[in-house]
Amino acid sequence: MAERLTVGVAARLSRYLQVLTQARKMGKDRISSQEISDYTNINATQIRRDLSGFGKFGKRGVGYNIDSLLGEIRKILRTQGQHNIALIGAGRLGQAIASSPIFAEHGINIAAVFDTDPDKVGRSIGSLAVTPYAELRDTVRDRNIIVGVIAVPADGAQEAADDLIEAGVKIVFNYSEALLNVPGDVAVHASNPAVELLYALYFHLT
Amino acid sequence: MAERLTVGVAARLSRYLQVLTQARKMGKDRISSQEISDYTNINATQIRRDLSGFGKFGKRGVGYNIDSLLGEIRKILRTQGQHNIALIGAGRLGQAIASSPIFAEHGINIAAVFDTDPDKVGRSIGSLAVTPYAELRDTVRDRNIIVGVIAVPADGAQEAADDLIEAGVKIVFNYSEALLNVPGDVAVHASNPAVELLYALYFHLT
DNA sequence: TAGATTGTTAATCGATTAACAATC
DNA sequence: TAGATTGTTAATCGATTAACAATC
Repeated sequence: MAERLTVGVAARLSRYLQVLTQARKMGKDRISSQEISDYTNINATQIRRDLSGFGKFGKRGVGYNIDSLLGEIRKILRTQGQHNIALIGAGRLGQAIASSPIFAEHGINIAAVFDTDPDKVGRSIGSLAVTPYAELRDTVRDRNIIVGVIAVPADGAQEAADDLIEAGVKIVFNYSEALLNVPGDVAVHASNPAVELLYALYFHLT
Repeated sequence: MAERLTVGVAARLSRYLQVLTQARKMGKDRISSQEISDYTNINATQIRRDLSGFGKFGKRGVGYNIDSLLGEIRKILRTQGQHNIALIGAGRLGQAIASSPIFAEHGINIAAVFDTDPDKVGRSIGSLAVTPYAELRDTVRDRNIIVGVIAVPADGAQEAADDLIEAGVKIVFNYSEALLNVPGDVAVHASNPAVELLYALYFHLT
């Protein structure tokens, strides 16, 4: 299995990672494919199939050891190290992101938070001081950051994306509702709760 | 096409809705499948195929009229009305959600915001006053709310979910990192930016 | 042993894509 | 007309699922 994972497999593996991380926090040692299925709505056979492509990680009649499976999946996803990311915007959403354990839990380190508002610069959010937006380019370059999270209002999102990309960022998470124009070698991830909701409602209503 | 949409089609149609809404805000009248593809990373042929299953909405050589396509997709997804949702948690994340146009833009109305913190109760966020958590059950029942958005810390998330479900909620959006145990007839949607990031990094690194 | 759960097979279905005629 | 873009076909590939032997 030296080949590149398909998009679907990689997406599912990262979801298993999330479930395993939380299950461990809840004090569990082992977990079955059925339990992972209950939490992810991914079919249990599919889960066993995804995993068995890389090795025999489970014990029949018992399930999977959480710690060891976490290690295996991290190896497959090559995501064992620490990753530095930049956060743009120190408003309510930026503060919520910076103070959430959700990134740290997965080895992702918010290396810098930027804002254009002079009132916000210097204040600390999470364990970081807000850096002036003007220093974005140098900081991103110096710290070799390739991921930027955009948590600014829609009308500033494209500019933030342009500046991040100019500084070398290759992966952008867009939390504004704006559509971003980016070069072909940059990946944009956007999550829109309203869109997901419309889709959930469809299945509820039919 | 009276059949229920597959999960994939419904998910993609809601993403087209998002792109069309934003494109219209940017002043555009028409859009091609290729443009939608650029914004969504969904293959242009797939987009045309998804749409042509329901009718001939486009004009060859021209593209799709944005307003009319918006209407058609809303019809297909049966999501033309207003939907009331409840927001649990008036912290930074709750405030960010309540003050974002992201829900209103798609006809989704935040009907109530709840918090257990007496300091937060009564304060207004967005255009709403924060309601005491104790009134959750009655409010959700009275207003016939079937969607709840959980924006509380992980240690309160399960309790919030239990209370919402007891009051009749069938769709839960979980913005905490906790795993939720819910009955089989309740749909949980969780979005974890860290998980998406691990997955994005994999494709960047390989 | 008895019960549980994995790993794997086989069959089916939907997603994806390239290619291109139709036509605006 | 000439260029652009849809709608559709056909072929391929991955996802999904049920079923069950293997085995802890």
